[in-house]
Amino acid sequence: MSPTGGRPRDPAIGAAVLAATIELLREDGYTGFALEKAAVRAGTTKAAIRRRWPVRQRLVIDALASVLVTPPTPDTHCTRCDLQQSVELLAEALDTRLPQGVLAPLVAECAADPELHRHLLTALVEPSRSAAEVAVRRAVDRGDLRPDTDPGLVVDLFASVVYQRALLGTAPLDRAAARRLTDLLLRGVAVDFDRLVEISRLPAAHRHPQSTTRS
Amino acid sequence: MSPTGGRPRDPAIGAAVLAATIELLREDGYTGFALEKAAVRAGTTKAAIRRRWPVRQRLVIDALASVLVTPPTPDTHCTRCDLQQSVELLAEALDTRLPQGVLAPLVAECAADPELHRHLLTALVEPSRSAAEVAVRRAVDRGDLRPDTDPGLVVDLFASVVYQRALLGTAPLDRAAARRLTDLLLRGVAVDFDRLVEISRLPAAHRHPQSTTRS
Amino acid sequence: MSPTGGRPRDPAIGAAVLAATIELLREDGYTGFALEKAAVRAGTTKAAIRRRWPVRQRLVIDALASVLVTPPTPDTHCTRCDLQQSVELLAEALDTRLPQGVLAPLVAECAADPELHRHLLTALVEPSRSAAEVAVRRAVDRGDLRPDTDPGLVVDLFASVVYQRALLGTAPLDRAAARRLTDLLLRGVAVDFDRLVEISRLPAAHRHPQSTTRS
Amino acid sequence: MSPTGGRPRDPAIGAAVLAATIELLREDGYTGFALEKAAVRAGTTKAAIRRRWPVRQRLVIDALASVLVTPPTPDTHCTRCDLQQSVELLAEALDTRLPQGVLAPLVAECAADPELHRHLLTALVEPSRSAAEVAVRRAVDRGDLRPDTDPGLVVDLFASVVYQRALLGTAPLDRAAARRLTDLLLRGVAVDFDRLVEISRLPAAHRHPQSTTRS
DNA sequence: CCATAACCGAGACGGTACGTCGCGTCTTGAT
DNA sequence: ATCAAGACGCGACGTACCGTCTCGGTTATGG
Repeated sequence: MSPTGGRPRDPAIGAAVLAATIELLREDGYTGFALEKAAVRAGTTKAAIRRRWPVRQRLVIDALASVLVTPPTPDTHCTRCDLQQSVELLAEALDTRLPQGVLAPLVAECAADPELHRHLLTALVEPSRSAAEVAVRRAVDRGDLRPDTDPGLVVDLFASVVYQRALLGTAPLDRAAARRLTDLLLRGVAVDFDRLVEISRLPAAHRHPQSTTRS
Repeated sequence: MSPTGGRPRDPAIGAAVLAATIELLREDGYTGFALEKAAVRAGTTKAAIRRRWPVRQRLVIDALASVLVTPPTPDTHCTRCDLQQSVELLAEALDTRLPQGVLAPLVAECAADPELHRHLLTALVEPSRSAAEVAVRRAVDRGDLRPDTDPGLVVDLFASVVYQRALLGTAPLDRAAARRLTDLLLRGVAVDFDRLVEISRLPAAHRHPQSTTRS
Repeated sequence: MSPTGGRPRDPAIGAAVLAATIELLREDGYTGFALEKAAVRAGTTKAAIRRRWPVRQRLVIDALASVLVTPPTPDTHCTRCDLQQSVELLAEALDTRLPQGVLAPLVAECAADPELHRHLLTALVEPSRSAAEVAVRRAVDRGDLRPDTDPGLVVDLFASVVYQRALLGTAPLDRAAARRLTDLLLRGVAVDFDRLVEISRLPAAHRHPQSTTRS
Repeated sequence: MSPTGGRPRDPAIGAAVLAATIELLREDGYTGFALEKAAVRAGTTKAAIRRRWPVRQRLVIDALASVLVTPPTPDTHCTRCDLQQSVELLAEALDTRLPQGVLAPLVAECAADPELHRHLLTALVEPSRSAAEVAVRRAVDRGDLRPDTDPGLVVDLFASVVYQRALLGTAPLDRAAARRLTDLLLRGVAVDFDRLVEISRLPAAHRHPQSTTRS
């Protein structure tokens, strides 16, 4: 697998290319990103880049991964605070550290190739979720969240809201929005959940508009 | 603004181009989409297309809008069912009707131009959300959801989870997943929400691991 | 065949490209010739060149043809002079007007494609031969050369000697060499041609070393 | 000059490279010939080839020389036959043994470097001419050709016509063509050579169209 | 009624990036 | 010192779209 003979690769080149890639993504966006520019900026050539990343998407993924580090959510013994901060950290990682408008087209392009898609998930998505997932799991263990809580689903909700906000360009999740989101997930929106479940099990004919209001 | 004299546009061309665009997006994805191919497929020329859509992104937006119709969620007098179905309909619209992997890069490219971005939101995003928003608002009016519920936030959660699932290629939100999502939002995950709020208002020093477990 | 619609080609571009091609061939030789350099020098782009000459060899052929003009050999009523001058004019055309070392690789590359090869012959070779062929034919008509003379063969000899000199880099056929060549062809080298023919018809056994010297 | 110590060169490599070079030239032509392919075909590496032939043209020259052997023209005591056969042998050597369309671009590329050019002449051109030159000289000695005959010039004519035929793709000099060429050179084309010389020495004014026909 | 004006088809124009390939050089580790 | 292996900077290749433009011809309405 690993080449026995031959001139070894210059490790400086790989690093320079990653750095140049990030810079260019930040300047020109994803579609404006050109391999040739990256080569020039990194002081090397297209061929040298292709040797390391035969597929351009891999290069972009690795470049993003090199700047996307999500610090672990600190344990404050306050579930509400922990979860709020998890959302904020996630939002900060995606909105601030990553170049704008890169993740979306990248993911779309990777959708076709399964291997590429897997690499993207493991290199970019999973790490950014893990901090939040740890916090949720901690809250469950602490007894603050119901024992049947699916941490993955909760983090999905955190992550996807953050993602969509960034994607659709609405205001980037501030502290107040993070609180509203967290509280909504903690508390739920139903006035009486059990009653709603009960109704949903009735045959359709027995449901009446007024019946939903408890007598 | 509108031309007074001159030869009127052939209305068939516009429709043919939209249809060809959808086909090509489905076949080649967003980056593989070429204006010239669309012209050939529609039996016309680049120039004729450009006269109608000077900016390519507008063409793609309009083409997507022409196939993205979200039917209104029917009122079954069962809030739980209604919300579930809203999620499912949303998922179905985004996953099935739209070509895969087109929306994401499109949004990313539109992010720069505010006008383009606004058009995209109003032409694509808003319509697909409105059905769900109506259902949520109905449930609030019915008294099933707490009166302080923010319908927009709830729909955001529905929409973003649908979007992320579709985008990241996780399983495309089947019926069971829709139920789990709905129930989670209705019921919340906290064992005792008020207590968590209380704790979060204490100074950090007074929080202890054991204190979160109610005596 | 001829395009009915469309923006007409800028004729200046074609001319500029031919001129640039000649210049570059003169500077860098055939193998050093690059389409991209020609585009830059002509103030245009590769694509514009390819529209006119999809095959690079065609471009080179046409460029050479644009500078290779062999003036008709003037009639001096002196066969010996005419032929000498034909050779000299031919040599001058090939050695002086054409860039050095271009014709040879060009011909070699065209050998594979019959159509290309035909174009090369008609565009470059035939014109340069015709002047000499006219002169030879005139000499036959005048009665100075034997009536059974094959003008094509004679011109072949002229042309090929000129070509080989240019090719192999031996001194470029000066006036004296042209005279020697012409006289050799006019006079022949045999002491007694008829006798040599006679001998060649004998059975091999009857030929003796001494027998060739006339008694 | 010659290395004293170190690992000795594997003599098999040189031979394998020459053979591979000939094969590839025959398959891909001169411009299609790539050093890397030759290395692979010969079961070795570029570096090993470069050690032996630092300049690629040298490799091609040596490869061609390894297959270009012109057997001596046998002495049949028939000048006409000998010369004919010289031409045929020459044609056969150049047309059959050498890969097509290689010599021309090679010569063109070598034209720049004098040393390279000299090597090419001595390694390829001279040997193929020598057999014919011996035959011509023999005919002079035998008294069949005029004593003032320049053997080099005669061979030049033979060789160049062969070369041009092969190069320009006209029929590859069959037996009949060889005879016509030989006879033309032996006999000349002038009806009365001495008279043509006489005329050429007159002032231009004294030449008249009718004067060339002897009364 | 016919001129104006916008349409349509066709296609050339200058750009720019793509991915591939070969060059000639250099750097390893091992024989 | 040679060998196999392969990275390196360089630069040209041919392909494909982009967005713009220039045509000749067509089709409506408004002076």
